[in-house]
Amino acid sequence: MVSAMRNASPPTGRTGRPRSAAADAAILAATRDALVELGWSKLTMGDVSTRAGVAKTTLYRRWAGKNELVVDAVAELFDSLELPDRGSLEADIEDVVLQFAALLRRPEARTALMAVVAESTRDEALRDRIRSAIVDRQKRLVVLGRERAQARGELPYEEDEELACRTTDLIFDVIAGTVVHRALVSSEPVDELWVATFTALLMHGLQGPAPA
Amino acid sequence: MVSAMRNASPPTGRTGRPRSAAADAAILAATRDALVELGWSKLTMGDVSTRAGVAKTTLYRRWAGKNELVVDAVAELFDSLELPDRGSLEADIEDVVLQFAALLRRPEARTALMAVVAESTRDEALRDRIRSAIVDRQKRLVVLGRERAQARGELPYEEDEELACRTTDLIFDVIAGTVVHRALVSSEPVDELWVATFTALLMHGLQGPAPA
DNA sequence: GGAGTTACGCTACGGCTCGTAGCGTAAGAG
DNA sequence: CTCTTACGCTACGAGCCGTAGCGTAACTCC
Repeated sequence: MVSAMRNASPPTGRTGRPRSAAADAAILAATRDALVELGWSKLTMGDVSTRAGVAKTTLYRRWAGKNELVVDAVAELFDSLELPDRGSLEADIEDVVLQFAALLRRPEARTALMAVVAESTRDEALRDRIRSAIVDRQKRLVVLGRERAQARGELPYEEDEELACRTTDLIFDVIAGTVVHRALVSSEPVDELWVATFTALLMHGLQGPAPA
Repeated sequence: MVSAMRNASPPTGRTGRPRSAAADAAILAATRDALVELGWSKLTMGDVSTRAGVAKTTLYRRWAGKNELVVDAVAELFDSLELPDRGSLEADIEDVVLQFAALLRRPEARTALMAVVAESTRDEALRDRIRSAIVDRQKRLVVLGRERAQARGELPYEEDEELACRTTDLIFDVIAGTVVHRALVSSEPVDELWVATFTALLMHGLQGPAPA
């Protein structure tokens, strides 16, 4: 869960009436519902508060605005991504790509992810929030998959710490970026045939020698 | 230029006062300026009309709304992408990736591209507009690069028409998607070192045998 | 040169959303 | 029981939206 990265301010004081956790859940769920029905541009704070059965002021007490609210609402969706050990690097990649594609088929995820990234181009704080709430969460899967592949002997161990880190970042961007682009920009289906083709290309790329 | 895909309706009749081409240019330029200064969410039609020195009603006579206007305003930026023949497939790829990265460093391109894609997830017409105005324009470069590589003997000629088309689409999504993801989601620099590493990975991937 | 047609600028408008302020009440901590 | 904080509700000025209506400007065809 995401409760570690709180939205605004339970200042650290512990006296007084505590914030309603139920309200938090209701708001985030209502936000996702509203995203499905209205999309990003037509989603309003007032509408969300009505759906959640909370006062509009309560929303503003916890989130600075639409951007922050939606990031948190969507971040939870990425918790569902997992990396079951399917025995080979190729199978692991195909599995996680298909999971990611399924996630991007959900309208609230499609809409919100792109919209929030768009806003983050002008908002440093939002960028950080996306990194910790979404990017890092996905990147863990890449790290895990890589370790497994190394344990299996499919990929070489990398001495240089910093180079290994760059490689991980590269693979992550290739996988996530390609799938997102295919699904949302090109608007083409991410089906099993495509995934197999893409994975094959990626596998050959990874077999190649380490670059300078 | 983009004049082929007109915005709204010069119905086909030829009598009466013609639309001001200067106004068109001024509006699109003003839109880009406003995107740089305000970003997507704070950009308003009224503000654009003021900057362009036209009446707000003129904007609505030509574009249905913010989405359509911004697509056209940004599409022009993609005209600058070219594919000079640098002698090898690897060099060609590196060149176009660096160009694309430079384009994505422009704030109006960063912001608008993602925002428009986000809106397009709920708008079929907008999706088509993006495909014809932006996607197809980039994909031509991939087709051209592939043909050159085949002429050089770097890539095999593909008998199957349909498979060749799928491969082209895949390469396009890998290149564009990865670069966009690196630049906008991961928020890491697309520098020459990274481009070289990425290109090396892609080259090895392309050397592999054609998939089933 | 006049008639017909279309684009433009300007003004004004109802409707909606925003984000905040103020108040009285509810819910835990000590 | 008191203190502190969260909550619900109402009301508000401000800003933007998208459209309608009008008079004027530009261009074509007769």
